[in-house]
Amino acid sequence: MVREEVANICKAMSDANRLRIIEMLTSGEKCGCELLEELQVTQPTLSHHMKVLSDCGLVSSRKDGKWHHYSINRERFAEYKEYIVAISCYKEQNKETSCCCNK
Amino acid sequence: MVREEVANICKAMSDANRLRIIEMLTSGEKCGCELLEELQVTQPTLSHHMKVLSDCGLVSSRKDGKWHHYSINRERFAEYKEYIVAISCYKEQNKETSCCCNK
DNA sequence: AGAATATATTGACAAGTATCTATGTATAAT
DNA sequence: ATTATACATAGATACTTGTCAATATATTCT
Repeated sequence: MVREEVANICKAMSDANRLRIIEMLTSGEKCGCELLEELQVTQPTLSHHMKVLSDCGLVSSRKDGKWHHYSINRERFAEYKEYIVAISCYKEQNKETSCCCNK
Repeated sequence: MVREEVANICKAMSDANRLRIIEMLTSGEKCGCELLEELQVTQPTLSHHMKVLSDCGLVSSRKDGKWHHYSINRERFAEYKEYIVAISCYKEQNKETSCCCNK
């Protein structure tokens, strides 16, 4: 993944409310109203956050009648993870050299 | 690591120049002037970026006479990594369940 | 058709950010 | 002492962001 994309994803994850949303989606897909119940924000604000998360590719959505179901885009997230785990691993020769994290 | 701290770290990493800096520090500690050579920013701007990276704990610095040597705070980064790696792993039962990344 | 529900869009505002120029401070070299 | 180098701080500016109230759109239910 290109640095600019990683920066975009990091920006999307740089808000505590959006991190909370990602945490919630970790246990499976959720619709907007479910997310709204947990967060102390108005509906337009949630809508804005979902757009930010969608625009960077971190979250996918599926429309089902009235409801929109949001879920983590695991492929996209995996690419991001790959970039993150590659950082600061090099020097730790004694531990983790055989770890899958080091690619 | 608490969600707010993760958000702060993500914010620090949400800039392409700062990501570039982190990448450079991955190969070992660097002084400010070395970083400055690689980046297309002025010295005060670099100083600002280093402050952002330091304030969130991602980067440590060591003063040696005129020079400041910057390095990744690997312990701090590891905590961040732990949080990231835990996301969106749950559902992937078939693959990676035995991977060290899943804690 | 009309009411209710889920979500998005618009417009506004206060706060934050990346960048610069100008300047200050600390250390080393002459 | 003076000069040069490495880095930080202050102040300014243009831009972005998180949030809200108001409104629009789409879908379902009665």
